[in-house]
Amino acid sequence: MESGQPLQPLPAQSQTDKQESKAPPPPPPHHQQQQPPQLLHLQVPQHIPHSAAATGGYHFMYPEGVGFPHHPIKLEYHSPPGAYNEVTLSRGDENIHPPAAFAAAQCCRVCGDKSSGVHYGVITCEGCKGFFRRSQQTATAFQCNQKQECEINRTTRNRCQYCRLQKCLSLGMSRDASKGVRSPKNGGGGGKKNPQTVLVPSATVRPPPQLLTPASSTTDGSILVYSSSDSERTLSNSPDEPLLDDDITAAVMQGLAASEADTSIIPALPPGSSGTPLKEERDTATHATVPYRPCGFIHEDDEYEPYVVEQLRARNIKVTNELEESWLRIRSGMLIYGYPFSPAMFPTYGKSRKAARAEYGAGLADGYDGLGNIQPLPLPVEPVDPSWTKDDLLKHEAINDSWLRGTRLVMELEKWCSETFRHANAPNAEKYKTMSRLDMWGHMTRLTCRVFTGIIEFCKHMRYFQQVPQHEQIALLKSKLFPLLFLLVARAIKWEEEPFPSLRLADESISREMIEAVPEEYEEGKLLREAYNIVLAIHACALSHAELGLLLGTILCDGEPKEQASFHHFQQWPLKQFVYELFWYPRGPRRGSFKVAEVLHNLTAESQQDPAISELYRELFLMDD
DNA sequence: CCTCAAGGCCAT
DNA sequence: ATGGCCTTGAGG
Ligand SMILES: [Zn+2]
Ligand SMILES: [Zn+2]
Repeated sequence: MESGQPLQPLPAQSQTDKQESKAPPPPPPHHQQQQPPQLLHLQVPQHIPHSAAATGGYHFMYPEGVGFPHHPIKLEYHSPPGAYNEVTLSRGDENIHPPAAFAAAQCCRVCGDKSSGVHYGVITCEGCKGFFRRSQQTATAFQCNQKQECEINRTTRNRCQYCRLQKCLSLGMSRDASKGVRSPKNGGGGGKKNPQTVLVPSATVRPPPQLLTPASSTTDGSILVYSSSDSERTLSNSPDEPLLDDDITAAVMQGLAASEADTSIIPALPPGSSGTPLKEERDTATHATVPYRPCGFIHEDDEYEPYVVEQLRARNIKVTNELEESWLRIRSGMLIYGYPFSPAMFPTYGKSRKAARAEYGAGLADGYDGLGNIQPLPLPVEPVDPSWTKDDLLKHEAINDSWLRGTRLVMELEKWCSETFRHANAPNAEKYKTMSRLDMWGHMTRLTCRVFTGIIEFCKHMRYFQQVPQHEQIALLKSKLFPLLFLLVARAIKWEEEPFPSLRLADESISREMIEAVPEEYEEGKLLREAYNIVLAIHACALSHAELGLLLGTILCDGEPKEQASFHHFQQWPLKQFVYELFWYPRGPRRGSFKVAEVLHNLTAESQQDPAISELYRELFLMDD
């Protein structure tokens, strides 16, 4: 299979970006914020200052002893080697709220009412939960007076029982969903499948999964409306396609196309206006509805990926192992990135979760997408394919390694976000509007530095990274930090919270108000808008944890493409090419010659003398080799 | 202990 | 019949 056609040059979509946080009030004025006091030079902080934790800050650290082995850290800038061996996962010190809490905050998939959690396998409200339970308890045959396509929403849900139940079923509600998904009781016997028994005759066909499809700015208001139109997604149902590679690739390509199509995510500020033009529309705008949240907010442990489940069912592929779906997706993801899949890479491949846990422990076996089962391979890696070069092997190992770590990093970010959301207040638009340009920029740098610290730590623990000469390490970091940042931040979008996507970083969220408060004429204004587009585009790719972790690794491990030739070499890797294009080969009408790295350099240079600007920024974007 | 979902209860 | 709220029990 080909991994998709070459991407079209991204149309420039400049829009807004946002970034900022909002929750807890800005850190006390004590000092200026002790963000990462250390730099690359000084190396990443060996331990996070407690004061930071006290302010609610969350720091990315690696779980202690869980999961992955700690390699001896060879990377050291100015400090003792063993310094990072003892990193432990500071669980926010107080409360880490499980991602499961997300489900309760979402809307009922059936009627859109406020949900109270997952019921019968689907996020539903109390009403729909009870309705479905009753329907299963008493086998009553409903019937529809209309065309069997009644709309089901909060107010109409009681107008037609038939259609309501139909919708429940089509969304996958089943009586023993929780048991079926979790533990395959089929201990010894044959491939007993937990029959997802449903007490209803008519077979129901599940609708195809839907990708985020920005309803491009339309006449009405050009608001960001993510509609889910079935027609967007076409799936070939050829029976002889056990793998999902083509579908996933197609999904990715579609996500990219969707992001391209959207050329005016946020309207420009009216001349002379300092307000938020969308303020009014926000109240009336249609809330984004994302049937399938690929970014993992509703995933937990080895829960099936909804998308994969759909694909499998569409093909009548039976899954006998609860982990099988995860593997299929991982396998597909690898193909997308151009790396062959080898079961040898994953010691727990094909094993049940229970067996995996028995063998490797809960810490390793648990995890999203089954990624907890991945173990880095020792070097040298045996070639999976005879044609592999040594470089292939090294990168293969590196990516495998980063996959695990990258996934953890993403998970950390999401946990951190979930914690942040709890205390989130409304964006303080007024504050942003009155901030000086320098204050605003300083604020933004401090926020991003939080994540940078986590990324740097992540990189330093990668074996591949450790094997690169020090000066190259710094160069790698300098060129990859922002791409990695955006990849991570793309996961932090809360689509359903507001009519408009909003990023959450650090203690606050990056609100549209803030972005809009920064004039586009400023370089940072352009940067913010650009970043916002990039993040949305990446988000539209619908990456799973596995895919994102893999992408993190490939981005980090690849040198910056300097020549067009190498650029073309990546054409069969749609996502990678996509990222490269965003950062290094900006093309398209609006994008022009905009380059993230250049802007950062200029901005940092301009504000060099100001103490409010993080040292890390100076370190990263000012020093030239 | 904790979380979470299933199912019961009962005023509407 | 509905759905908000509670208890129950499994799992951790
Ligand atoms: Zn509902
Ligand atoms: Zn009907």
